[in-house]
Amino acid sequence: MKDYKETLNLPRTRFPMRGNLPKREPQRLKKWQEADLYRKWVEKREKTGKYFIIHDGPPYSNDAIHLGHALNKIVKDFINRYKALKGYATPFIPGWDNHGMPIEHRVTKQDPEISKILEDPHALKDPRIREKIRIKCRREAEKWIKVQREQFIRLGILADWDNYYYTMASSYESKETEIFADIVEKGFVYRGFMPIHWCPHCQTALAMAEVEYKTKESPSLWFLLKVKDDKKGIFDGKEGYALVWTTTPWTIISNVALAFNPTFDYVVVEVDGNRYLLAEGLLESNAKTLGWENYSVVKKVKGAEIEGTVFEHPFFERDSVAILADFVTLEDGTGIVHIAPGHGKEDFEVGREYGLPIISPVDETGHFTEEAGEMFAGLDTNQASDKVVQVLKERNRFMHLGTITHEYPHCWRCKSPLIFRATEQWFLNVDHNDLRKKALDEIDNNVVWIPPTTQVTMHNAVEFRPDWVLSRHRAWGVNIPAVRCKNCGEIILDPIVIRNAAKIFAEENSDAWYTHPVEDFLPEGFKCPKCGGEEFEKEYDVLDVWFDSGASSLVLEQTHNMPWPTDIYLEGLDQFRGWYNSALMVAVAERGKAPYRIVVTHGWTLDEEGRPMHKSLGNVVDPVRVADVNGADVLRLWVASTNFTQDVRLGEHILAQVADNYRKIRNTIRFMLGNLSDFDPSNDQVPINEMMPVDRFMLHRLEEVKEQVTAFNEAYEFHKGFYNMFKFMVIELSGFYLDITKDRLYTWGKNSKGRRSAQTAIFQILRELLIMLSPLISFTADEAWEHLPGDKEEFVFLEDWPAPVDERRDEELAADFNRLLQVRDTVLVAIEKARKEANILSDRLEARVEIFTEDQKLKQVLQKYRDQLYEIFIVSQQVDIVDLRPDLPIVVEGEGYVVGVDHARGQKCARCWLWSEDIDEDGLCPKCRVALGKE
RNA sequence: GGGCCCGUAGCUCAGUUGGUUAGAGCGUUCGCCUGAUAAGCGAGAGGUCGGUGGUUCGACUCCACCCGGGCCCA
Repeated sequence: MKDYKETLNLPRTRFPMRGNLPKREPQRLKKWQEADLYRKWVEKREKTGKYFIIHDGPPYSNDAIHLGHALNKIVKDFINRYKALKGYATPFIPGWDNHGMPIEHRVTKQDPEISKILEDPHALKDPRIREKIRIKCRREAEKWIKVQREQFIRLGILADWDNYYYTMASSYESKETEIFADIVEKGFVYRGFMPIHWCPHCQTALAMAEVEYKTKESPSLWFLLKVKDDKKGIFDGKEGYALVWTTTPWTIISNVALAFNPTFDYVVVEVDGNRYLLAEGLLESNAKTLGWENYSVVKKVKGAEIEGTVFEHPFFERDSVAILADFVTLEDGTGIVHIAPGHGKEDFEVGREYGLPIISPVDETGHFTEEAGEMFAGLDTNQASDKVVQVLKERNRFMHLGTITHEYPHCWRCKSPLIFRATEQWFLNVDHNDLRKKALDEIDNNVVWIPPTTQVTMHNAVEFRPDWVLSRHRAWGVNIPAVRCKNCGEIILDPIVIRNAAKIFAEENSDAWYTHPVEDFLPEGFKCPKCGGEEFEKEYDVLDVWFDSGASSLVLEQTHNMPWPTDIYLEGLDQFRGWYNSALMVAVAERGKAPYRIVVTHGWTLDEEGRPMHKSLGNVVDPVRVADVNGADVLRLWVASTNFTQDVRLGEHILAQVADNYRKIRNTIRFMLGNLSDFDPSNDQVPINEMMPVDRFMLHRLEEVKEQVTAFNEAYEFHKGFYNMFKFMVIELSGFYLDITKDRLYTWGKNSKGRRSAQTAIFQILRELLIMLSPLISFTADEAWEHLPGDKEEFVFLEDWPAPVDERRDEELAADFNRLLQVRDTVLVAIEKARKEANILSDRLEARVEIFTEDQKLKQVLQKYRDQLYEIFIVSQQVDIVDLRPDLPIVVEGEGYVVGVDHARGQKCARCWLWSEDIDEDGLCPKCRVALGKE
């Protein structure tokens, strides 16, 4: 038979089947950069005056990016790119958080010069050493900004990469310091005590990251507090004692309260004529430890009822009141916890609730001061513990002493055990000027939370947060410009001094606090407000890094001309107590308003088993490696496929699946492009009312898909929008429409209306799909865009989001086709049977179909599209609508109709492979004769 | 231990105000095609909706408890 392949209009395109993304994406990035895409993208919409601002939460600059960073920035990129297509100007200023412990820690540990200096534990207190450390920290932070910036660019994040913000920039530090001055001026900042981990050997405060837990042997002491005012009648007015247990006897010196769990049952037991109060659940174990043989319970009471009972301090003339705390457990001890707010975090917090005094008479070296009284002054904590036991014995408050081995905090540097010691700190009063109340009002009434349940999380995080500890005794941060009066020791935080510092920071940076003499910061004639002293020295505390980033929206308003408030903050679910919170506190304190209108929260990135990614588990997925091996678009497609408001999983298998889906999308796009190779949209488009029915049906479907995708994108549910497009492409385009139109596209005359009609539909569908896909798989969409015929913007991102086209809507047509598609399913089943059971054909094109129905409505529909049915079913020859149940080898029942299948009559056309009873001497059917101009 | 959240086929996701035999795509198995070809098409298998108890005529959907996982706090 003659080969007619050359006469067919087969697909042709230079858009490659294989993405080869690792190689091609960097080339495209270069192209975008050279064309200054970001600027064009923003400026095009700036003319409209409508802005949509995502304020980037700054990642910490101490390492390469991880998958969580990638997820975060890719989702932000989806939103920015979508909003831009919708006509908003979307300037996006990426940022970095530079100050803080992790970098300082790394530098002090790993830099040989610094770690040598710090062998002297007192060195960190020396401002000159701190200055040295800061220089190293700055360098370290700079290094990682550069690395991360390149990595984010590689992922295709469209942003103002040359104009990013970073918290150690002099302009940033200066503006932040001004904001701090405002807050001080408004009366939010006070100086108070706060217990923190302290190393008596190094004489320094330790951050959480510097604490190592190690096994330690400690005393295990049972002691007594005598009831003084039995307000609730717990002891029925008789003499009695609270039985208390501790592993740090020296802290009893600072005891001010006893904590009971409100839900536990407590009992008063009588032993040898004495009455002791303890938790019922621990009675047996304590009786054993204390050697009680004959004891009887004389009273039982709920913990909650004990609140307010007053006890005597075991050896000082001081009260110790009964309070309630949930953290009291039945794990060990007596169910009564001795509270010393100066020596424990929980003690401190519960103490604040009850307004208890903070007693902490321990100096920097771990020795008791005069304040502890003559019994203890000068002793270190170990000596004091021995002394406490001795005194307890003398006063008949001692019950039992043993030893216990437990996990106890130690210094990471010198390995010695730590103590909790109250230190002076700067606090932000969260209730000053109704800050908390206003913040809660913003959360509940003026901010949209996505997903909605996060509103509760945030509400709770603010409602129950303690005052904000603003200061850190560290080197690497923005200095708090406080000064100490040399005469009276008063520490002064004066807005004028702070503003002076801000001015100097603007010229240099916050290192200036070290390099300038204190006089440079003081106004003319500055005097100590307490004693009138005129000589001062600088204090060297730095601001908590959460203040750095918390101030960012207000800083960027000035440094980057960013609108305020911003539209969206979008971060991971760990930020309710972090950035969302600190940003809200600063903004409400400063402006009385939240800095964000919408807060979108994404989940955590986990491995395929749902475990967090850890180096030790070997389950870490490196996003940059994914980009380098599979392509950034595969990673972006993964994000587009997941519901990011929940925890998201990624690993080898999931990645393989995403890569498969990517290939399917790419190939579908490629096939469409291939069929448009000879299509000139300005000349060849067929008006919609002249198009073939199935082509119009697909445009109707495009409208439906577009409407859904738009709605889902508006709700930030990108994965739902994506699956809509994906299923449209896979099932309806690849599986149905593109398959059935091949005959028309390949074998009909090049300029035939039928062929041009199909091309028109394909062109319009592809064009709009590419725009809608461009926020997600940006590299691929833009690559395909280059190959799309017709007038178009230079980059797909500069187009407008496709608007609804009412003329494409045809509900009646759609209803008809949805019915025909049901019939099609039955036809396919019948053909499958004809192949397998009857073995009368191998290829669908060899089939001939008859349909019988008594459903008049269906019959009408079938007759209406009679001429198209063979195409829709991909069979040869006219489909017969018959008046009797078909008498054919294969008959299959559908819902209200019967389908019959037999082998087609006649012969196979050598060109189009359809069977016909009218094949000429060249092997051609009538249609092909027309196409070749033979008739 | 506390607060908040999550748990539908191997994987990623849908499941409207509780209402008939729980859906899709991918993957898998089988088959077809070789004019989308390191492609394309068809068919099949696969789920006691984490578990238990309850409310209801009826629950994947509401309630309680439990199990597993995550984040934050301790």
